[in-house]
Amino acid sequence: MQHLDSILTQSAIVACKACFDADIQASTIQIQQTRKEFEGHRTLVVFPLTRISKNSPEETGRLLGEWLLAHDALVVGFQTVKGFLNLSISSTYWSEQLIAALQITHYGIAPLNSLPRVMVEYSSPNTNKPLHLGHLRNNFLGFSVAKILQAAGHEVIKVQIINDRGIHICKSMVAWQRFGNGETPDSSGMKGDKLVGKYYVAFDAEYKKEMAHMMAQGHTEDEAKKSAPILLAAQNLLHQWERGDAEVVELWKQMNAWVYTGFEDTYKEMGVTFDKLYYESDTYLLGKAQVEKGLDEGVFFRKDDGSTWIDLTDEGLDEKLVLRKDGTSVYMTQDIGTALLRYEEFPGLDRQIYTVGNEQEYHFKVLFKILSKLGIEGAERNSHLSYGMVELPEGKMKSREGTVVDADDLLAEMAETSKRMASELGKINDLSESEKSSLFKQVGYGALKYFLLKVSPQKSMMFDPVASVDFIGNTGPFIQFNFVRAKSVLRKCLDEGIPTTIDSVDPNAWDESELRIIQQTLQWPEIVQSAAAQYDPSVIANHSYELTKAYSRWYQDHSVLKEPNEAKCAARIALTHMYTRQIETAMALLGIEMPERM
RNA sequence: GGUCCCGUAGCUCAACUGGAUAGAGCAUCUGCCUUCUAAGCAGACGGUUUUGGGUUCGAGUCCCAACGGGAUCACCA
Repeated sequence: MQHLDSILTQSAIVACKACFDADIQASTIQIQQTRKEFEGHRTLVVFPLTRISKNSPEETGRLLGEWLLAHDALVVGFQTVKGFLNLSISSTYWSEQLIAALQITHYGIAPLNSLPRVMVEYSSPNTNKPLHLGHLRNNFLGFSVAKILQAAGHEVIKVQIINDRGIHICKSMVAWQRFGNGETPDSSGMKGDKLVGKYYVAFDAEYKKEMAHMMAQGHTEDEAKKSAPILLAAQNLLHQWERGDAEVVELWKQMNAWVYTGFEDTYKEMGVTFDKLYYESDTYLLGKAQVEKGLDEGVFFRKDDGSTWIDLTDEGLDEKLVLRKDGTSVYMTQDIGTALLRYEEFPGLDRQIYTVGNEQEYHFKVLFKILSKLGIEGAERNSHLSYGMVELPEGKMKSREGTVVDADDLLAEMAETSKRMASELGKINDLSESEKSSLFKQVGYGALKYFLLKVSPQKSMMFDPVASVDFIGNTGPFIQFNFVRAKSVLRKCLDEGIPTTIDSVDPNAWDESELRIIQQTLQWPEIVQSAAAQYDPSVIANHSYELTKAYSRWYQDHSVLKEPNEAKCAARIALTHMYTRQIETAMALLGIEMPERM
């Protein structure tokens, strides 16, 4: 479409010279898609040209339209409505463009690694409890953005940093020591992350009990909060861990290992992957050295109490702590260390994209500033892919109140719903059990992924577990369903010996609705670029839905197999082919698999 | 209180980055399966784009103010 619009723009410039004897900039020519209620394909907005034409918008449009019709072979008709010049483009052009696009194996996908290397971080869970709905949005978003950037031509490295150390895991450890009786995933048959999460909950219950007990004995709430015995025990474990106490480290390793096994299962179900894993326990000390170095260079300063800070008041931010007075590192210190390590390990890294909830916006603003001050070239190009919270009808998810939607449970429910709907429809009874099971996941997970990705990231979104995720309307399964129908048409063509590879189409074989669909599919390369530039999978989702809706409407009254006119039949096959290929590519960028039947 | 994000149909979301009569889905109602998969299609209903100013040929979109919701401003992560 850029190609077409730049040709039209050049023509319009010449037309302005011819009609109004005026030299104009290309930027004053605005071309957009013609709205569907009007005749035509591309629309030239003539309002900005009325100064030059010294004429009414309608008359200006009419004059330009006449000229273009006479001098530009692409333009086969025009209509002016108010200040809009609607141009009809020749069906020969659309036809040729479609065939050309079909001949490119990966239409709209840039050559692999033709753009700079970027890193996308997502997931990055704590290891004390299982993944939940919020992680699903995070993972689907990060994974999809990574795919999209790759499609746009970037070399992409997918990473996460696993928060494997700290007080949270020590809480699970201390509870397991006290109440666990040596329970393991094997002995209990419980998924590893769920088991560790169970002890995190057990810790909290005991903690509350002890607090209540202390308060009953006359301590203030604050005292109880800070000095409940089980909390002190957890803190003690953390100190022992930091000193490298063999027994504690051993338990820590074991419980984390359980969690990782559990997480791996969940990631596998989600269909997300990583190129490299970072562990906080490996990187949390790295930042300290950098801070010391930066202290010498005057980037940081030390307060009288021994704590280390950075002053960002000139940047409109605050002072920010980077080392505690006891010299231990904080979250920021770790992120500085991890970031610098990544730049070192991946030379030429253009930027990092951190998929993290919007509650950490300030943190990343500060982090990027610090990295810049530490002399990282291009640190400002780093980006916080910030997304809104997933809220439940009753408000935010609270682990303490048990309102957390567990990732494994939700995935299982989605597959179950998909199964129930499929069996009601009864269209796939001849599939084998394993084919069915993978189909239910494709559709169920597809519904969930689409549901979470069709909303632009920055918006917080509502998730109602009862109403749950739809399978009809603007949904993943709707798109899958139309894909399946289209594939079925192509299969039947082959069955009847009709070739589905189309090398040329008679331009007269198209009707107007088909030209519109072709036009839609030709926007694809720009859709990919736009989604990549904005880090926004919803751009892909919306295009996929719009295209599918148009296809579905068209499918209703355009038969392929029963079309007697050979040229029309071939044209429809070409269109169907284009649709299936593009939609499969698009859904893959969202991490959604497409079934052959459903 | 400072900073940032959000506010569009009863509900969930769009709107090509300043363009035409603001569009979809869900819900409700009405039609369409001896026709390539009805998880579909067509139609009806539904709006002062939170409010008030401003910028200009033109504002849901940009600017200012107010109101409402969320986040953040930790020696937590």
